[in-house]
Amino acid sequence: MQRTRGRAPSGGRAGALSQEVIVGAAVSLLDELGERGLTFRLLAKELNTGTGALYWHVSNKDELVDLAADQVLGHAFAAHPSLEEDAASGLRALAVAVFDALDRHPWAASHVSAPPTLANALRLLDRVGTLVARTGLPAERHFTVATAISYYITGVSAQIIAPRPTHDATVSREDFLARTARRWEELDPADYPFLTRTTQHLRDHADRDQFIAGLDLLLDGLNATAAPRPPAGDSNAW
Amino acid sequence: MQRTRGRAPSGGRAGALSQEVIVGAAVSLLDELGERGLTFRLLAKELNTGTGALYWHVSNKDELVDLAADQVLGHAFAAHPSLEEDAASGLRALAVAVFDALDRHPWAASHVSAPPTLANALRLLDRVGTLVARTGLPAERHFTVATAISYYITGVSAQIIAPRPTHDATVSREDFLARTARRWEELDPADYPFLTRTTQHLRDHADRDQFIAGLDLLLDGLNATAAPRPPAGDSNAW
DNA sequence: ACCTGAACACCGTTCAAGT
DNA sequence: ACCTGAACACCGTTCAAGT
Repeated sequence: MQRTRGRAPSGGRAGALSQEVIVGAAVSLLDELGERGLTFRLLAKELNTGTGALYWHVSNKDELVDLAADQVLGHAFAAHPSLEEDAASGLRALAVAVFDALDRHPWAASHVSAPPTLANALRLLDRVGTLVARTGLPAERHFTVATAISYYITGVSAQIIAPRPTHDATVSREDFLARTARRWEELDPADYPFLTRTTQHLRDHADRDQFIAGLDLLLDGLNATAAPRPPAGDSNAW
Repeated sequence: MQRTRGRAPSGGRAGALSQEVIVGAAVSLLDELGERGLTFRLLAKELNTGTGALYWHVSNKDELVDLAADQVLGHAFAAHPSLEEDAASGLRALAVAVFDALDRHPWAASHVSAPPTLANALRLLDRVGTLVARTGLPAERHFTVATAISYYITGVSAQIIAPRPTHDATVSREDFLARTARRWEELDPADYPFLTRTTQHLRDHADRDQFIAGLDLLLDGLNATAAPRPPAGDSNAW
């Protein structure tokens, strides 16, 4: 359960074990084989050690996978240097960078949980908060709004990206959508009036665009409420 | 992998196995022991059968847990008869009913995935869509908006509700939040300028309210865009 | 302080056999 | 058609022993 923080004190041999090395190797295995495929035995072999050695640096498999997911989340910041001017476009860019990072490592999406405790999940909320703070919003709303946005980013990404047939990469995402659309068509219109009417939309519906559309809705909401709010209680009228 | 649809043909003994009975028992075990605690051996003993019998009705543990989660999602509709008039308040009520249902069965939240394929997940999207259709929104936007809202509902719920220490129910949610707040206080303000400034908000932050606040933001966004949209491209200005 | 690897206590899943 | 239960092929995790 101990962690090796920072570099090893002395030179040590090149392949010296550390939490970072282990997590990095775990990410590769996770990418290749999925969560089920990642095994302490396999990981140990990959790193030329025994399984026991891994437990010196990581408390258990849950922690290992969480750390791996947080490392993946970190990729988003590399891609997105954060120096946008405009708050709205900065938030959009950040959100999309996170979506894309998770999309490249589908197993990771469901392991980012809230409120954040690991380094990069914290960083995400912090950046979102910093951008929100540049807005015209009153300071008391910053936290709530920042949280809502960052939960949307990770939560909806996870929904969309979550590995389908838990292990079976033979079915492409498009096949999956097409098959789902076909199933929707067979539903009873009495039970599912909306879906049976709308199944066409699922076919030419791109996940990533859907993610962005929802995000824009959220940001529009922000925009709308940035102006002084109506008396609480009679929120939405339509 | 075969399923028993509907009731058994003849009377049969009271405890006759069926997919529904199995899934129901799985929900109880899941509630008590969490996902790790649910075991085919244990479930079989609970139902007075052998493990092999279970596999006649359910293809594997993944399917079993997915079905159990969908059953939990179904609770939300029982609590929410759907006959609201106003689209906005109907959506709010539906969303909160889903959140509360998942909150009572935390293991379920992360197993509702998108796009929906199981009965109650489909029902959720359908109801959301039906409510959205009552709005002033142009018909081409119904699908996208309905999807955004229902992904928000299940995705953000999952984020917030996801079982913390995967198995350890000894730590209450409040303890967890308090502990997290304390950890945020110790962060380096240089790395996390927003969070270290705002840690107080986490302490008195109620998950459920947070969920609703984000939802309202989304609905406000809807409201704002229900009016004719500005020329595409210059969406948010602030 | 860190690594080794055998051993323990499980699990999901399959399958030949029954009714 | 549906159920039984032993058996297979794993796993995560621990721990006494080493360096």
